[in-house]
Amino acid sequence: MAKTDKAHRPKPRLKPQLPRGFQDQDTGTLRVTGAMLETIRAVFERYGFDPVETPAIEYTEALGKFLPDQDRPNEGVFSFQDDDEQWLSLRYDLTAPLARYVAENFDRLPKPYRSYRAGYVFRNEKPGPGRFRQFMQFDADTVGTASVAADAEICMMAADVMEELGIKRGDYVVRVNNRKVLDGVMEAIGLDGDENAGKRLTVLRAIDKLDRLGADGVRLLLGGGRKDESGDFTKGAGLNEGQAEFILNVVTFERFFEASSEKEMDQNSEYENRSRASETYNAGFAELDEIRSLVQAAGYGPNRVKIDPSVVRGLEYYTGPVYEVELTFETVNEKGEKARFGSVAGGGRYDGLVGRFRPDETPATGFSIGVSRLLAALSALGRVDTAADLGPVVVLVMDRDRIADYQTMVAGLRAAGIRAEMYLGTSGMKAQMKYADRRNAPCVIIQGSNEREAGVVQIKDLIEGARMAKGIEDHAEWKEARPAQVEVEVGKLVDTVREIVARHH
RNA sequence: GCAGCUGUAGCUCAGUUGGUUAGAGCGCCUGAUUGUGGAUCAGGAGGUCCCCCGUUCAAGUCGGGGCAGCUGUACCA
Repeated sequence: MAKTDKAHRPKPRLKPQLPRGFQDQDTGTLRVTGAMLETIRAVFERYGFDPVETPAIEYTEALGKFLPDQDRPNEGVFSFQDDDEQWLSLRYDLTAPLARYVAENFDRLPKPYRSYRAGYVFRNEKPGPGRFRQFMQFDADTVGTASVAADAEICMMAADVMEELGIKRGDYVVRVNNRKVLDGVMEAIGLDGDENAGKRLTVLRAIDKLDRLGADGVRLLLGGGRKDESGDFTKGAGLNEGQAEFILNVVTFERFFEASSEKEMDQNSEYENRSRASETYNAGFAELDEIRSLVQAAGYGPNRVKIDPSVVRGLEYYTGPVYEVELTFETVNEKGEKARFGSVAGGGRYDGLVGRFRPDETPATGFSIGVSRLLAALSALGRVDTAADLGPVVVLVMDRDRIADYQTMVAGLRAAGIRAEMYLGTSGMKAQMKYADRRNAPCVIIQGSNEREAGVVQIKDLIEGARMAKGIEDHAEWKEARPAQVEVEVGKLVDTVREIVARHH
């Protein structure tokens, strides 16, 4: 066969290839994720939330702002038209679909309505490290109450989740702010009114970058604009120096968020006094103060839940308290650079979202955990058990015409609750041993004609065998020694295997 | 979207001023070992040098255009 004859190359093969931004979930990831989801679920249940799921696809208009336009129907959101021409979209979060669900089933749900759900969401945007176009969120919401007790509770629940996942107190913090506070601050410097809506948005975006760019970077973005290292220029909000300074002082005002009560605030602070002129600010601050006293009464100090006026979160639908869970520890990535995980969960109050479907407003608050990011963080902390799970016990096929015997052994093991399988390939014994090794089998069962005539089986403990092999250099010796291999009567097979499995569990 | 950098084997990468049949390590497969996973040794498979056009006797190497990836930035429900 002239393999160099490129003119007669075999048919072009389909390239097995994942679309970019998507990922397969291998066995190890799924097992670890499953354990993590179970931990989160248990905490949510304990707080009284019930599981409810909605589908991955909704009518586009039910999801909110992203009505596809003619030119770019899939900007940000995966969308397509149903056969009745209606636009459908893959959900990009779990909150908007929940709002739809509550509105659609409003009359038969108890209010306040409390539920949780985990599911994949989809975003059609540029993927990056740790950012995918399909990822899982774990979400909990309280719908139908305006009480900030609901917000306070979610903050405490978020803290509980982190600790039950093995993240130490101090390695995370739930940061809480109130959109009304930021709105009030902007009012105080004359940024109220519809004509300033665009500026307010730019200001919020700038504040959101505080942890990444620092105060100086944000100052530039509040003013004329900022040029980054690549030379790319970002237009600023166009505030004057006094306005920019005012905002920066509020969002970085340590005493504001370190104070344990309103009374401890510095009432003579220029910024505080000027902000107090705004009713929105006062209302927002009062809510924050109430959240603060609620969580503190429950024993959650600022080392777990802390007020932080620089928290912004989403710009789209939050109306009151907003919160996010930040991981505060640093790790070193593969390249040896310092890396911080940042926000792994977030949420807030969205009083207008359900109301889009109903005549009245329905206040609601909730939050979502970014499951994959959190998993990456836990791995970095060494809080995930990365050891591969034990595979099935593998019964080797020594004589192809005795398959019924092997299948019987497998059935016996399975009946005893032991994961087991007969080798289903066609290769020889050596390959079967390799197979069992790669499956991480605790042991293999060997019965050739010799053993069958004697009414026995060989049981080889692969894990113990690998351990013993480390001391053996010579292959002939290694073969001869048959490390960790025992011969037992067929009747003792299940009991012996059970012992081996228990030993390695 | 914008900017910078990078595209050579499954993976990580070499590849000289342009020069014959494009290499290494790891991984994979086979054998030494007819019934034993490791280690060792020997052998093997695997390439559209991202794509197209151009320059040249000659292009993985030079030029132009495209595409893809990475990083930063913008957007982020």
